[in-house]
Amino acid sequence: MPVQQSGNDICDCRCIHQSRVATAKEDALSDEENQNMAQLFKAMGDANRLKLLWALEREEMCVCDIAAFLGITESAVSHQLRMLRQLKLVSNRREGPVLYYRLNDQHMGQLMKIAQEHSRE
Amino acid sequence: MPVQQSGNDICDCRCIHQSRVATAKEDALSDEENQNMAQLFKAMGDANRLKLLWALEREEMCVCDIAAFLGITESAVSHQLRMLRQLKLVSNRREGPVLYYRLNDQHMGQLMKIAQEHSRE
DNA sequence: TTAATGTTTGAGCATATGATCATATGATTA
DNA sequence: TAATCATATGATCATATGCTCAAACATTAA
Repeated sequence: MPVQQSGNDICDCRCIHQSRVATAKEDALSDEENQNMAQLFKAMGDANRLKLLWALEREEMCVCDIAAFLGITESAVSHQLRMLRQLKLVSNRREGPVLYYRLNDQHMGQLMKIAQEHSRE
Repeated sequence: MPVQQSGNDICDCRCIHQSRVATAKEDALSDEENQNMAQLFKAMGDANRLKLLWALEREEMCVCDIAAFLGITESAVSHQLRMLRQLKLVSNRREGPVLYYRLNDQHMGQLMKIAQEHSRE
């Protein structure tokens, strides 16, 4: 029978399950890990970026290809790619003046497959 | 040898790969599916929500538990839960005046596992 | 019915996001 | 070297997001 305490681990309402807060905290991810994971999901949580990632899984593309594909400016694409690069989710290779981007993380393919199943159920 | 055309499927730069735009479009997800998937990822792409979903995978929790766990107001929790409910990612059961929330989609567990691997690599 | 508890809702606000435009950079070509 | 092309960056703006507060709502107890 849990003893009523005042503290962060204790829910201040009368529901009888205060201990759940403490055990949830024990099993919680570290802040760093939680934020890394959230960042990954956030990167995939935009319609244009997801469409892009889906396309890049199939074939590398240059910036202007991507811009035409998504129907946004090359500048907007470049901003998105910058973010994805910083998260190491994509990488590029240069061929003359053209940069070809490709996926750089094998997990995104798996994630997209599962999300697709979710969408279809 | 691709014929230069003006049109949405053609990248307007000089890179030689205009056909990639057309083939990318062929293989693209439907807009609806793409948006459903992006919504799922977006829902998981916030540090507090992800922390919550991780905890709910282990055990159901009531709103005030969650608020104590996350360190935000019950109102803020309720707003987040509303969004997750609308996406059918969580559901609840009532016990007297208390609502217990739980996960309502088996895909999120898989997604979180993969994202965790990503984070640890 | 009245009061209390747990949850939800709406308004308001600060910050984040995603796009555009204008401009800068870097590589190639003349 | 200068000009051109592909891409990147910085400023800016409209909208989205996530939180708090105050008030409403639903369930239970007195």
